[in-house]
This record gives sequence, C-alpha cells and structure tokens, in this order.
Amino acid sequence: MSPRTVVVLLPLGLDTPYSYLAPEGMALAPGDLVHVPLGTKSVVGCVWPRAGAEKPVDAGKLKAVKARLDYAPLPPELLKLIDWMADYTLAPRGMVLRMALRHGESPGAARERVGVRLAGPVPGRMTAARARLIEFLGDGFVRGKTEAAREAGVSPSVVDGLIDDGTLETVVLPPEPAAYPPDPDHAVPTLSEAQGTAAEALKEAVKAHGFGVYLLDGVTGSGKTEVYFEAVAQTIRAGRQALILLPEIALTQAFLDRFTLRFGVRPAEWHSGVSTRRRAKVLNEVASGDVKVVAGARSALFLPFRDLGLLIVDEEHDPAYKQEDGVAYHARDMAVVRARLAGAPIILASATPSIETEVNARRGRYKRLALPVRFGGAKVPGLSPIDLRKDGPPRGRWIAPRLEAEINDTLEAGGQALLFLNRRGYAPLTLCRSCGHRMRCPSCTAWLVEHRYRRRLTCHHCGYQAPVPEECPSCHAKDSLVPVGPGVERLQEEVQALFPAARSLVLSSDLLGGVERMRAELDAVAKGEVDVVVGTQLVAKGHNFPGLALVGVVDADVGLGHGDPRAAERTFQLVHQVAGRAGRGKSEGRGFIQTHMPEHPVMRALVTGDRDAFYDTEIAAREEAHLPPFGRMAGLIVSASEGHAAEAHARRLVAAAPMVPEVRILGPAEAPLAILRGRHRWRLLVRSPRNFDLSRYLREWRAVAPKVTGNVKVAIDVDPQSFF
DNA sequence: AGCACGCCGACT
DNA sequence: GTCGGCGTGCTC
Repeated sequence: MSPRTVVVLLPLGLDTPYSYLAPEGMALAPGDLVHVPLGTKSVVGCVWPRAGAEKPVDAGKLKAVKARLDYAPLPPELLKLIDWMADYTLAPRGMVLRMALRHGESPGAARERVGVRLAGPVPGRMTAARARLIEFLGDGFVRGKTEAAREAGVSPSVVDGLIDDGTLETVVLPPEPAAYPPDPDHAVPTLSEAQGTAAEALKEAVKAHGFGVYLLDGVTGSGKTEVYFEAVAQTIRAGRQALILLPEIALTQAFLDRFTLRFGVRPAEWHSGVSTRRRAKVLNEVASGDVKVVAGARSALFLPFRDLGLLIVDEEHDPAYKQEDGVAYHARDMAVVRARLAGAPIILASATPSIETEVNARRGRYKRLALPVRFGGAKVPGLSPIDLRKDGPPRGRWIAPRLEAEINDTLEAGGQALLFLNRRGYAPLTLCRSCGHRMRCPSCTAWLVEHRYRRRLTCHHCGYQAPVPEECPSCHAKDSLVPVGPGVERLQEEVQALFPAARSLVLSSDLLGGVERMRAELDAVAKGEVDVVVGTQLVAKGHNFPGLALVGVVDADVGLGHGDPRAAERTFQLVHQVAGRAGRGKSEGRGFIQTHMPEHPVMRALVTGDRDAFYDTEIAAREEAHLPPFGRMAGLIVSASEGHAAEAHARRLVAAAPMVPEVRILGPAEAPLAILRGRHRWRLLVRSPRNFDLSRYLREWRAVAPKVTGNVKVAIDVDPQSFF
C-alpha cells in the first residue's frame, strides 16, 4: 500500500502544489496550514484540494509534513477564490496564496492581560498613592493593571508593590475581542423615501441569501452609507458576516465615526496601519465568525470569513482598488467573484461609477439603486467654468482673477475655501534658465519634482531624492535653476500672498507625521481652524468639511490630453468628488473650474451637471474603439536593464503569439514610463472580444513563448487600468 | 519567492 | 592564490 500523501501549495512563485507525506495520525484537510520542509528550510504552506491531474513525484523525493499549525484553516471558498484569481491574472497560484497568508502568517501568542483585585490586608507601609489605589479598587471589581494605575492616578509600580505585599491579587483576564459585536438596532436612522426604497431592496437581497450585484448610485451626500448600513444591519441580524471595502481606509475617520454612530461600536479594521498582533486577532475572529463586520482595504478580500453574507465596495470607481505590482488584480472585480463564490449579494457604491460598472447597470446585469437628491436638502455646488485662455491669471500665477475675487468674498463671509490641484510638491519641473537643462530622475523617464518644505528634488516614481543643486549640473551656471509649473506648495505661496490674513494648509500625501498628523489636520479643517485648504486628490476622499463654501479646481486639465482613454473618466470622477466636498453643511456650496478647454465633454458635463450625457459619450467612445468593457484587454510589460534586450524580447514574444482571429496584438512600443527604476520597459497590448477567454489565450501563448534570458522580465496585467 | 550552485574579475 | 559578483535552475 502506498503511503498517504497530501498536496501543499506554498506561498512562493510556484503555480502547482507539491506532494508531501502525511505522517501517521496527522489529520489533514484542504485549507489547513502546515509547516513543510523545502530545500534547506521550512516554510508554511496550505493543504490544497487535489486537482486529480498531478503528475506523480519520485517517491524518493517525498518529504513529510512537519506539523499542522494551530491556525484557522482557509475556508473552501477562499481556496476557490485563490484558484480563480490565479487562473484569471496568470499569476502563480502560490503568489496569490501569499497575499492571503501575508498578514496572518505569524500571529504570535496573544499577550496575556492581567487584572488586579483587592484581596488581602492593608499593607504595612501606607503611602498617599497606595491609599488612592486601594480606595479606587475598594468596590472589589477586577480592573486591568494599567487601567487601575491610570484611573487611580498612580504609577504602575505602585500596583506592582501592592501585589508583592499581597494586598492585591492578580487575575488573568479573558482576551479582549478584536471588535465588539455591532448592534443592528443601535440607532436606526430615519431614511428619505429614495433611501428607504433602496435599503428595502438591499435588505431583501440579504434575506434571499444569493448572489447578485447592486449598484448604489447617488451623489456625494445623498446618504449611500446609511443605506448600505441597513443591509449590513440585516446581515448581522441574520447572524452572518459583512465585508466593507474602502479605498485607503486608514484615513477615513469619517466613515468609522458614522459606523460607530449607527452600530454603537467600531468595526474590525483591516489595513496596513493595523499592528501585526491586532491583525492576527482580527483574522482569527473573522475565521471563527465572532467578528461580524470588517471594514478594510483591498487585502481584506482574502480574509477567511466563516459565513460571508454581504460585500460592499464603497467608492467602487476608485483607482486605489487596482493593484499593479506583484499579482495585478482589481479588488472590485475580485470582490464580485468572491460574492459569487459565497452566494452573497454585493453592493458597489459610487457617485461616479466606473464606466465598466455603469455599462453593467445599463445592461441590467447589475441592479441599479439610485439616490437622486442630497440628503437633508444640501446642494451639490454648481461648477462655473473659468476659461484660462481668456480669463487666466498673469504669468507665474495660477489663481485667475475671478477665482481670487470669489475666494475673497468667501473668506469675508466667514466661509472656508478649498483649492484642488492634483500635483504634489512645489513645482513639477525644474530647469536651467541659461542652458535649458531639465532636472530628470537618473533611473526613470521622469522629471524631478521640487519639494520646497523638504528642500529636495524627488522622483515620484522611484523615490529618488537629491538636494536642489546650487548650480546647473549641465552648464554650471549659478542660481539659474527655476521652478516651472505649480504644485500644491507653490499654490499655497500664492494664497499667502493674495490673502495674507487667511490661515492656509496644504493637504497631500507628503504631509509629515503620518496618519495621526493627517487626522489632526483634517480635524482642524472640520473645526474651522483653517480658511484655505490647498490639496491634492487626497481631499477628494470622504472627509467632511462642514464649513466649506467654495471649491476651486485650479487646473482641471491635469491628466487630460495624453491620449489615455481613461483620463476623461478619471478627471470627471475626481473633480465631481472634490466639488462634492462643498456645501455639505448648511451653506450652499459654489465651485469653479479653471480649464483651457471648456468645450471638452468632461468640462461640459461637470459644468452642466449632466452626468448621463458624460456617460453616454464616454460609453459610445469606448464601444467605438472596442475598449473595455466592450472588449477584453491585457497589457504585457517586458523590462530589462538594457533597452535593446527588452525590445528584442518583446518582438520575439509577438512573433511567437498564436494566430487567432479574435486576438489583436498592438506593439511593442515603449511603455508610458519608458525607464522605471533603471529598467527599460516595452509594452504590448492584447485585445480580444468580450466573450473570449483571454486568460486562456495568454497561458497558451506563454507556453510557446521563447523563455526569458538574462534579467528580462515579463509582467502580465489582465484588465490594465491605463490602456494607452 | 528564496536559495544554492557555478563560473569570471579585484583583493585581504 | 581566494572573495564575491549575480545569472540559472530547483525546491515535493
């Protein structure tokens, strides 16, 4: 009789699981995490379902599973998701597994919580601090050690002293849960009619316990969150779990506050800012089913939910959902897959849906739930165009006279103004006045951006930094380097010059001090301690600024006109979202949009507020060009440290492509960022009809493609975000 | 993905 | 003479 074996998928760049001997008496099932030997070391892997087609391994090669780990196994649904994603993205199965194991890999033992309680005689030596502590614990209840010290106003050593004396006894406290159970009936809101209708439909969907995609479509401030919270409440009542995906959740304090108001407790959070120990706890309790609601970034998609009953993707159009490096995947699309595997409804929420989602809703594949008006009657500001060709500011300035006057009026009326410019730093380009030399990144095809606060030139693509040189590195002229174009820092300088009395603040991801500083600054803005906010796209995210009366989009053309078909959509979404920041309080908001092309369909849609017209033209353009979602697309980036090596391999790759009438291959061409981190990049675009299995084609292509030599790398991105 | 093995340049 | 660069291939 042959010995018992199991197959184990390892979180490495391997596509197939390896076989191992299962030791006598070790019960192993798919999803179990195990320690297995690999080469010279030992790694954690996951017992995988047998596909039935594994090719046999030499019996002599087989090693035995070392141990079964005492962690929660991955549920079957998650194993299926990993398989599905690997098949779709062409990433090695093991690398997809790695994403699911990454955060919960080394939980470590939960730290024991120790409590104290009054138990023995009054100590021989009495001090004021000891007296205070004894008095505080006089009720006989157990308190945490640190809590007792803090509350009694004594140092922790006083507690330890009384434990030694036998006055206090220690008690092991039960571990604190990762999150307290949300109460679905804590504060049931009064909904508007439209909200009520949408909420009812979603609650029915949750009750029906089946897969379905819902587009919750409503302008900023129309109360989408309140509506999907009702679906969450219904899920909790049914005893199932809900996952809420948010882009860059670490910063959206506003969301957590609203959740707490509705459910009485904070949700379990899952993002990179959560400590390892805490993540381990959340993961365990998600697996046990104790955690009912997780609010998380895209990686929360891989949590081992025991009974997932609802998924929500908030701001579903947000580009942050797309992961570009490593395994290239779109968290929104994978969330839909996960919902299908779970047999659960999924809600995509947005005021400006992605074209893909909008098309699915128009076709009826997704059910649209519309929230037409702003909740509480607040108004979305109308946007007035300012034509920079006629009414622009003088040279070297960026705020047009009209906008300047409006800001002035706003400030005099005691309101806040927000200036939006999606450019970090002081100036996007630094050049030499005497020879024309441009400061470039030594390892990327990109200009160095001056950051004046940090007194450095920075590459936004690779992180290269250098001090601003005293003289031109090319012609050695002194003091000849000049900043060209505006960034938010430079814009603030202009604000300070124009409105010397106004308190201004720059909000961008460069803000020093991390998440805490950011929260503090956002708080200061909300409290009205800032008059003019100058911000990058960061200010478009769901923050609440109740005193904001005016929004000025300083350069709406940023990003347009590079030929990227997705640029129009992005601009529309971003500007619309920024404009939605204003007028959320009592006052009516106003918005101004500075542009060189007021006749551009995006600008017209923003100005007239005719959203449907924008989608109509954009969808028609995509259909015409057979672009997603009317066709499938994949991008292949061939990179190497030598430009010709990358190009040559890209050409060989095209030559080896199987001829199929459905598939068109464009390129190779130099990638948009021709050199990144010192690597030259060439790009191929592969296009097929919608109903074609593009992933399968790519796999077949890869199987017959010439193998890579030297340091050439081929990265595949199915459904790339940028397709120009 | 890591890691060992293997073959060519500047040094204790 | 060796130390060490990274290109190539393997890990059940």
